[in-house]
Amino acid sequence: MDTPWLDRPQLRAWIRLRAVLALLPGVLDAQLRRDAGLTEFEYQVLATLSETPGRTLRMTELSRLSNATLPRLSHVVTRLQGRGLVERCSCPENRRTTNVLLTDDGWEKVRQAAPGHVATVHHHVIDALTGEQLEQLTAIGDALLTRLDPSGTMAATYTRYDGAPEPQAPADG
Amino acid sequence: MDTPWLDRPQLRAWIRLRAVLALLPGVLDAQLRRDAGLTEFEYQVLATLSETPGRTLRMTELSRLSNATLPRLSHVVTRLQGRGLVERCSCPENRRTTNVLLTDDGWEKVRQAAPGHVATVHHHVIDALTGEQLEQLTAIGDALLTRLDPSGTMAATYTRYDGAPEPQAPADG
DNA sequence: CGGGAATGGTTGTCGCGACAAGTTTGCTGT
DNA sequence: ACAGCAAACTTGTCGCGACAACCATTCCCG
Repeated sequence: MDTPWLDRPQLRAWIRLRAVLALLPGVLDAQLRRDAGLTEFEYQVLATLSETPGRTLRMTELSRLSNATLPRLSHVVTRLQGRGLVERCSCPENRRTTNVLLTDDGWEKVRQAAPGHVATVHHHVIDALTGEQLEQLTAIGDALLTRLDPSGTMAATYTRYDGAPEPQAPADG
Repeated sequence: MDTPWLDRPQLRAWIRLRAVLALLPGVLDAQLRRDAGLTEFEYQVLATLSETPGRTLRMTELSRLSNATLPRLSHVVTRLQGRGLVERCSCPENRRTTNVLLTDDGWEKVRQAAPGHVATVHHHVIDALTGEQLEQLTAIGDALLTRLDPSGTMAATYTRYDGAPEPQAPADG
């Protein structure tokens, strides 16, 4: 294959994106682990459940909404279950699906963890950008996700807050 | 603290960024692991060395350039050394520093791995964006990194290709 | 209604990364 | 000149995530 190297503008953008990719997850994870004893992914699982009517989701659906593979989610749910934050309850009408339910303790946990996490996101992402840049980032994200998730398997995930009015539930989405 | 929740535009941008954060590393890693038997981070270490005159860097400097902590780099260098791709050579004038040298095998490895990796970056990032979006992404990256790396410890990393003409070395930067 | 195929989850193993010591070398002050 | 501290790495331990293999259930279809 003829290899098209990156020219300067491309390189400049890519280097920055790679740095953000390397640094941001660590920052988010550290804050949550320190203040709430949760992984960013664990938080996302709990938060997603907290935003769902009935606080319940099937494993597959939950894995889509949290950008995770099924094995990964299964392990995490096992751990969260051990801590009493979620429960597995197999649904009767389809016996191969597993429903995950956010317990009251889990709800309380995410309620306590949310402010600090949202503040971190605000400080490290939102407040760093202008309103215009936020829109640009949204468009760029859409473009990238078209390539990263061409089948649109997880498309429902990141379009769920398009249109419609203001949010009401806690967590961050 | 009064918790400022995310409004819709902020939420939309954040959800997309989070999805990219979750998906992109896996894609890059999978391609490199499959085609070259390298982690994205291992590749970055080798590539960084390959772009350096003398193919040698101190551990600390290398860790900065690859957005990694020193322990992490140390472990990875140990592994790469075991595979004969780099060598540790303690420099005589300052005996607490360790220099890392890219071996010929390592050079060959990165030379073989580069095209596939660059192609992946092209397909999943560069080609997905317009030239204007690329510039926007650069600016956004700068803004975010100001918060993620306020001390500017790693600032030299992502400004090293600003200004000046075209690149000549392989790898991707 | 019986035998694949496909769907939905779980479990096991392995390797990497984070964090927290520990170690050696160089610097600094008095 | 020596005490103490900082810099530069290394090492050890632990937990999470990727991947593959596996099991159960349901669908499909002649």
